[in-house]
Amino acid sequence: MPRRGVARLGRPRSTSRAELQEVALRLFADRGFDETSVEDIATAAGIGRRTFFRYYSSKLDLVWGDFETELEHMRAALGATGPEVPMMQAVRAGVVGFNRIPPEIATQHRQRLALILGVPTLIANSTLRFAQWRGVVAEFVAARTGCGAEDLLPRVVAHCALGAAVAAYEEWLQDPDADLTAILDDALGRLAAGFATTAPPARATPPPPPPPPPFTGSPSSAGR
Amino acid sequence: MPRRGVARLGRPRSTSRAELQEVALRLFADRGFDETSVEDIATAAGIGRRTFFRYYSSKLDLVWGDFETELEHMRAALGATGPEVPMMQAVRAGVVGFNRIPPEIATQHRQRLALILGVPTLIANSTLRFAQWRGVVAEFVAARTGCGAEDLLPRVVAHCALGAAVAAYEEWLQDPDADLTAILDDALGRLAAGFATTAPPARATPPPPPPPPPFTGSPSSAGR
DNA sequence: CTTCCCTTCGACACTCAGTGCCATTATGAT
DNA sequence: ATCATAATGGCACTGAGTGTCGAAGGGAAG
Repeated sequence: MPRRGVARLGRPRSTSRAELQEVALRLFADRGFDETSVEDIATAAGIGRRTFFRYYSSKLDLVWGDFETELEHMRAALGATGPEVPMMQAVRAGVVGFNRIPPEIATQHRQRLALILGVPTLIANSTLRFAQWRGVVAEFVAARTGCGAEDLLPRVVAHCALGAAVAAYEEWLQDPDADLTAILDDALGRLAAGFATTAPPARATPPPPPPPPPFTGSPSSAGR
Repeated sequence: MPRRGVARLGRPRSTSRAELQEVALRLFADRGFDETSVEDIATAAGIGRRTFFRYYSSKLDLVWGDFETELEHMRAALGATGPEVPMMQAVRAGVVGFNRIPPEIATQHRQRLALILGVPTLIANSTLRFAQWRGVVAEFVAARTGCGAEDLLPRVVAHCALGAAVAAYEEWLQDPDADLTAILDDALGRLAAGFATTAPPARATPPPPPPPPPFTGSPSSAGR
């Protein structure tokens, strides 16, 4: 398997996670996810099928890149929230901040999300990633409310925050010109209000924090 | 393939969806889901592997039974709610009612849910079923708020209602003596309140309606 | 330059899910 | 008895994912 660290010895790797992702996303865009076999990707990348699985443990993981690192950033952002911010507003700001993406990768991000939320196989798989995401939110809520992350309230909040975020993604995908930040803020604002009104609640996005590395889905090319 | 309707002609079917589910759940309980192959199930049921796939199109579907019929019942229950009930309280009551299960099948239901929410392969697959579930909720919310089911608000509410319900299931699974109805009502009540308080909101479960056929997950054995 | 060491590569074989094809079998109707 | 019908189950195939193992391609030591 490709090692991170500074590999000084042995045969050099013949490709990278980033390159494989690039090749694969192109194929997915052309023929579709299910119509592209791992064999196809490996051939297009000039490696053996077996070698592909040394870079990504499955065809599904290809689309997610280095999600866990992104999660760490959200955990840090939530943890840095001052206690004067109400819990649900902190969650709202954290999720919105997590999803602030640089305009230059917006197209690629859109394509990736369209796959994740549009291809049944990937929709299903996304649940497993989202469970980790929920874990981060639940931890924060647990810390705020003084209970365990395994208790009902943190898990309900996490589930609901995720639900609101996914609904926002879906909305964003429908409109090529939509502003993801605004939609997310709206959805999570309504959640915080208990869906009590039909009108959207006031925009309460706090001053844009120093944009933390957003979820770009880019694979860790460490050890390149 | 086995046909519903009254089959008068041809070779009789050699088993049923119900029987296969029973056999399979026993094997899953013994060895685990991933450790049980379709071959194993077919052999245990005394049929060929190929025939298994004529009863269930995948090993995953086995666990879900006739989910779509159950959904119809929830759709009907929501649709029958009077306009005087606030939207989120109607959702709350509808979801709680949907999950009212007869005590005699509680054990089986618990085993099924433990699989669905505990085995990664099934967790992932559950998302696709839950999407249908969300569709039912979104339709109701759309009708209530006078917008389309594809709009942001209905989808956010549906996602959040599902999130609260799943968190409640998880809580229920942790405690063998827990009362699913109470936990669900609590979780959805908190959602309706926007998670504004730490204390659980008042129990607002309406008088138990004539228990509509609950989600039992039992396969349609029609045409037996 | 040669040799050794280390790491990645890729071929092969295997399991298991899922699908198409088709001959076989069991039944009711004629 | 014969025929039409519908389910069965064997065979072969694709595609994902895994274990194994020899070969390839480098740096470093001699």
